[in-house]
Amino acid sequence: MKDLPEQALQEIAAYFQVLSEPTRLQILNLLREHEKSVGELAQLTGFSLANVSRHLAHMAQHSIVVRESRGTSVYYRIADESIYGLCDLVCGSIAKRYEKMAAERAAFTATVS
Amino acid sequence: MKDLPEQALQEIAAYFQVLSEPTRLQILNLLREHEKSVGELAQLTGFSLANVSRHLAHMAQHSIVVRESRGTSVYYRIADESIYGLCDLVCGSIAKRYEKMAAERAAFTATVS
DNA sequence: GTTTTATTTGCTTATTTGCGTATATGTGCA
DNA sequence: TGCACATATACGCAAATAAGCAAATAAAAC
Repeated sequence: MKDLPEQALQEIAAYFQVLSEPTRLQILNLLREHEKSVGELAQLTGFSLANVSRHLAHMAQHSIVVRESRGTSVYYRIADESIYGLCDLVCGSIAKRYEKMAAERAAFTATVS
Repeated sequence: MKDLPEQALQEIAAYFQVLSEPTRLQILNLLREHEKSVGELAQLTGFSLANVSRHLAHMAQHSIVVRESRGTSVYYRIADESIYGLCDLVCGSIAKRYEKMAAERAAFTATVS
């Protein structure tokens, strides 16, 4: 884990890149409980079918979701629950940043008054 | 954590976006132990000064690194160690994917032979 | 087989992003 | 003040990316 080869860095970066889109995160969020079809997801998010389909394909390519064609529909589900752990960590970092900002502002207003 | 507002999704996505670049990941990796100056990082990575500076500024803006101007140099260090936890999680996911691929290939060759 | 429904893909456009180059800012020191 | 060194920023270009629209494919029902 110390001296990561170039290829490993690229893979990790690519993985993060998949998660760097609000649309995709929203889709992932909707997949927390059950699997859902492309159409359901499009309707729930308000995005176009084509758009949602592409995002799902993108995520499936990185094994973040799993595709299963069943009957006349295609259902996607989370491939690895640990994704939500990632998101939680990030949320924590962002929250920490906000706390720090709030504290600084409080210190500032205290100085001024 | 269920019904995330649009703005939260955008912030999380932006955070992941910062981590979605091999160059930035490499810089982060070099900051594991000590803080380092922009010049040191440029030399260690082989990237141009301007480039490294830009990436560091980008990461500082998201509180992933902390900037400290000291003397004639500027030193950057990790703001939050939990970043490496994120990377480890991603590495785990990627490793899992490889394992699965290897298993599938083994099953396939077994079927053929 | 044809029709219907669900999903995917090609093509185009607008936006974003990373990098190189050149220039600016800033800091310490003679 | 003026010089030298370390960083940061502005501008322009090329590549990547996301979304809209229309056409293509796949599968089930008739």
